[in-house]
Amino acid sequence: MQKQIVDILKEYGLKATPQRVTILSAIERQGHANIDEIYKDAKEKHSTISLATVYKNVTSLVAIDLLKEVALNNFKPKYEINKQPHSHIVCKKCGEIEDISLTNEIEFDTAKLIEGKDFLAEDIELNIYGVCHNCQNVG
Amino acid sequence: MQKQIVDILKEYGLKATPQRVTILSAIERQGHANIDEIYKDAKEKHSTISLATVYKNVTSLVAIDLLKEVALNNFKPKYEINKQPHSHIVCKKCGEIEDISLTNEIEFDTAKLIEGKDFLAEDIELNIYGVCHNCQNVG
DNA sequence: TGGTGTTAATAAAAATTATTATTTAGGAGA
DNA sequence: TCTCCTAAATAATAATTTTTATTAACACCA
Repeated sequence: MQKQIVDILKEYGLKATPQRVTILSAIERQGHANIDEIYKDAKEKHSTISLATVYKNVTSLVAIDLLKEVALNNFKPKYEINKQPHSHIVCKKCGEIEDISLTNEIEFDTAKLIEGKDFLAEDIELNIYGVCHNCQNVG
Repeated sequence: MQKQIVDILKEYGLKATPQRVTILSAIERQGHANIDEIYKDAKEKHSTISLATVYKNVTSLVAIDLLKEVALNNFKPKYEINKQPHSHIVCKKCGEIEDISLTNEIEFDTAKLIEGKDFLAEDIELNIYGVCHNCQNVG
């Protein structure tokens, strides 16, 4: 896994710097994290890392598809390791995200939606917003 | 229509100021617009309107569900008049959004996704990202 | 050793929110 | 309908937050 990442970075002319690896593993550990959360986490491992470095790296890692941006209503965008297409369950209260698989049915139904349109579909983004277990029991 | 909006505003203790009405009709005219687009449009009708007023009103109109925020990857959030649940076709190049209906099948399939989870689902957000007709022909 | 890319530390720019004095919408009462 | 009144809204800043650009020093590899 670590090996693969280094190879992908190399393929795109990006060096596997400690900062970069720290950022990636911070995101992997958290699952989904926004810039601040990545920065805070990375800073513990690498106290001198700068916020601008986090921004710059996240941007370039998204550009080479190692990371994926997750735009959210009312929350700052989060980032996740780019893996299989999947959907998200998002808590409106705390912003927690849980991954959930995308079924074939949904992909099929979605394809039907754009039938007849001259639109070149590339990604499906399905987010289910609501209230998570924890937040239901809080208030 | 105009009448309904005024009533809804009143219900929430918001005055039907010219600025507010201008903002709403700018969004209605554009279909989907971000803060800058709303501001630019509104400024033509109402040259002294301030950007802060746009921010403030958009926020409060979202709060009373007259508007809905549409979070987007790589673009600033846009706002739309809150109507029937529907999905979006989003062009990755130009950011244009087209509304498209949400089918019963998709709602059904989505419900199945969260079966068994202690999650109180409220909204489905389905965005299909790709390249629109115009941008396919540009480059 | 020279070149390329990266970084931290800034600085700068862009986006958003807060403050405040003034203006206004809309209801109450004549 | 026509004032008057008041809470709410506004424009104009100012301040803050978020994001991006610049730069000089550093590390790595050919």
